[in-house]
Amino acid sequence: MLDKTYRPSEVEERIYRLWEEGGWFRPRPREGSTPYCIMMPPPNVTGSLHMGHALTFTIQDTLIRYHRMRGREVLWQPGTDHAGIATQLMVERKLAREGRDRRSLGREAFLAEVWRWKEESGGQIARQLRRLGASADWSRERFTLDPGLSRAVITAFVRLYKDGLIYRDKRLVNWDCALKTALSDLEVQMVEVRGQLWYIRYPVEGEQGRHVVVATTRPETMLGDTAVAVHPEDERYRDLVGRHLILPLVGRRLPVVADTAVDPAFGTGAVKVTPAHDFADFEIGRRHGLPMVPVLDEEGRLNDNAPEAYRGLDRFEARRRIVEDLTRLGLIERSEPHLHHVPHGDRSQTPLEPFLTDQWYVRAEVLAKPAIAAVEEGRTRFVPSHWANTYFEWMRNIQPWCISRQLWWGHRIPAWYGPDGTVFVEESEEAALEAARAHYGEEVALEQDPDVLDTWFSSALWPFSTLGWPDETPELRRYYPTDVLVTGFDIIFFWVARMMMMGLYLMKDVPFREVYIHGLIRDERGQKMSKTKGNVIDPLELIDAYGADALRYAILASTAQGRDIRFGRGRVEGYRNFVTKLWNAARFLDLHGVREVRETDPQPVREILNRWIVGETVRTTAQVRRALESYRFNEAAQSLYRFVWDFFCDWWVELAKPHLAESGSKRRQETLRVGSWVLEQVLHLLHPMAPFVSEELWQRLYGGRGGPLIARPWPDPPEAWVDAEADREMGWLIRTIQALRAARTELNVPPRAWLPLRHSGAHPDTLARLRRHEEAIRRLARIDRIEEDPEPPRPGSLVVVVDEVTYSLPVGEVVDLERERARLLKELDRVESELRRLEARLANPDFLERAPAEVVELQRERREETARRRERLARALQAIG
RNA sequence: GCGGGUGUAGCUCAGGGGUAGAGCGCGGCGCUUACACCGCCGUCGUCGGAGGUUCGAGUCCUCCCGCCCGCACCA
Repeated sequence: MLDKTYRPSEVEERIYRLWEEGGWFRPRPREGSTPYCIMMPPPNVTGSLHMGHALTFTIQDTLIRYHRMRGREVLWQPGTDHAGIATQLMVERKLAREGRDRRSLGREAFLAEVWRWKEESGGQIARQLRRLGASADWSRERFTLDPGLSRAVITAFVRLYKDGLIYRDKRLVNWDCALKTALSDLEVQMVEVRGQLWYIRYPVEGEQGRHVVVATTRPETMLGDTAVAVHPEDERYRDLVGRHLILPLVGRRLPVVADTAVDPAFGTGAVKVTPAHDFADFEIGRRHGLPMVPVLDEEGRLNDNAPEAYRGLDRFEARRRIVEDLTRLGLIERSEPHLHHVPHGDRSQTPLEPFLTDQWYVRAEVLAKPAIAAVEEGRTRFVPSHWANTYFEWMRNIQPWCISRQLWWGHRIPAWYGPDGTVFVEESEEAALEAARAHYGEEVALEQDPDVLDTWFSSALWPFSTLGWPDETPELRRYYPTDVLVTGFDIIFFWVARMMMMGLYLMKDVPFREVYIHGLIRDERGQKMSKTKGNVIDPLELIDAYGADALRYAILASTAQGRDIRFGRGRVEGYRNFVTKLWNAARFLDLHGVREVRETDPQPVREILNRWIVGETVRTTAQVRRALESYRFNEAAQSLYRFVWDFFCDWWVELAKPHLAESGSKRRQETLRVGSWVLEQVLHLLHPMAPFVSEELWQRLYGGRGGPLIARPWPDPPEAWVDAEADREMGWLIRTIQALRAARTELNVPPRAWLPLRHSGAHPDTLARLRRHEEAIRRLARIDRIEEDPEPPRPGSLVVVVDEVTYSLPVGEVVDLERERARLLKELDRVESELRRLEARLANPDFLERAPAEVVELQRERREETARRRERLARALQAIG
């Protein structure tokens, strides 16, 4: 016997073990089966489950379970990411707490620390994913720093290098002074900052008293100025082009150059040019052959190129001092507050410096071309499709991708330098030595590049590195390209675009055929969840409180395409209630002996009630399937919810009660058999979305017949089981009962009172229905007897019109006559305005002429119906006086 | 500035040419042998605004307004 409520905490772990130990998460090749593969976006190895994970993995698991049941050979490839910067920072912080630091430890010992940390906390996210119910193939779990995946990284790097798609270059990069590493463009966040714009006088050489005023937000960089630029058409400065200014505080001679990049309307129209510390200036410097004078070091302090007074100062301190000094010299003309965007590191949250260094780059502009074409040609499809625009926008303006990082945690770049700096890029040190020997004609010592690769470089290979690439494994052949990638829009550039580029280049095919982009989980007020705001909801806490199924269902039911999700625990509670409701419907059937039912087919079925619910089940099955196949998770969740609660529980169960109370009748047998079948179907449809409770009920009520639910075939009942006649009749019955109940409640008839029901005007068919469903109407509308009575309703009666029938419930003094009159008048009013609308429409010759015939016919029928209804209401109103 | 999203019941949101919907909330009532994590009934709308297309527009088109999110700037 089932308990009164479902207790997830007592079920989930056991059920999960049943699946995992049964090997049901592994792909099961069958004769003629086609693979279905999703690559799990690898969470950070040291991460823990947050709502964003809960969203993305619930969606993925739902797809995986659905397709597994559809008979596909399913692989959900799990794993974790080494998350270079994030993980290294975490360990450095831990060391700092222990009074240690990375540099004094040395590279090797530090890496050992990180690995230890990874071993300790690395399994957490996988354990938490299990609690969510994720049916990934854990036997194939991968980590981006595994030997196999590392080999893939090296192979990819060397191949791209030898093909000329990776190169080393000295140019400006976004430099993070706090982390002391280069970053890619994507790791840069523009932050709006209230700054200051200073107008500084640069004296003109050889012309006492004349100066050019330049405006800058960064006075400290002036120490690295090597020119002043003006627009070639700018009359104010035309005579100065080619002459020189004297850089204050430094005394350097600065040529005045003409460059169209200068906007004469901004500031003074004259720009100081610091090629070593500004991207735009770098370009100007290149065009005019200007020297580059870096004045900052890797930590953002002024270096020896600066005048002695400023050396060693932090860049912000230097700014203050320089402004002070210039003010004292009378060289600040004025300054004003200035709102502008300043690049910040997305990890360190500190302002970045454009910094001149040697770094490794990928020619993304070359790799992007086929990746753009693949989406244009539909070989990879975005869902919702408008995300393709975002993808195109970025890919068409893509910049070289800086892939080297001055970190220790990650894949070390397979490049070795000879004594003269010649670089040898090879898959191993041996191969590099070999190449060096060939180059130099003698044995030389090589030094490996100390840098590691951007984490996203290894992530970009994930769809094939996890399948064994560069080896030609059977898995690689079988599962690549994968079917769908599920992820958030924030990662389209970081990851999706790069997988496309690498997949197309190295595998000669797209990594996935579809990309489903979901929204972001926000809190109830629409705010992003963040630790600092303190508005994070912990999915594990929700699982503890309501069960994994309730959380999953709440997520899916809120996941409309292309929208962010406002999420609060109230929703989870609501779907917990739904799970309980289903549980109790199952319990009801259990009490009536559903476990004894052997038949698995609802046919043949005679009872109208049962014919109806079978048809509704078939319809729901189709709806859920269509919704899941088009990634409309909210629709799948909603139609099943409605079916279970409104159709199955509220009507079928209520109406089936007397059937099931009979002992040994054919009707009882049929009803139990149909109830059993419907529940079985529901459990199947529910399983991708709420796997635990569905499996638990399946195991307990159906003894897991035909194996666990996880591996059962998706239901596909024939369309022909939809029964139009049963639909009409049940529709009528439900309408009738609802109308009677509504009238009673509105007139405050006490629920305790059993009333007689008189009716007139019923067609013979309706009379038959009334006889067939007499018991139901009596019980559910609290009627003690039903009789035909051609007389008009008497005064003091409650009158209800359903279709052609006028019902009257003589309630005597129980009823408030005025109230009843008001109720009928209100309804009459509604009916009359509806009638006016219909008549207006049907009086329009254009409508009659141009609207499709069946639409016109429908409106005619509706008009007749409404007119009759008005008549009956008017008569009733008259009759009750 | 460029691109995209979004505006429908008190709240959160579905719907996408042919009778305005759900959940939650709110109000009332609790007769009922699965469930009070429940049942029954009710309340709630100029579908952001203005034009247009159409026999017919929440729905399609144009413009405008509000909110949100990317991308890109100018020192």
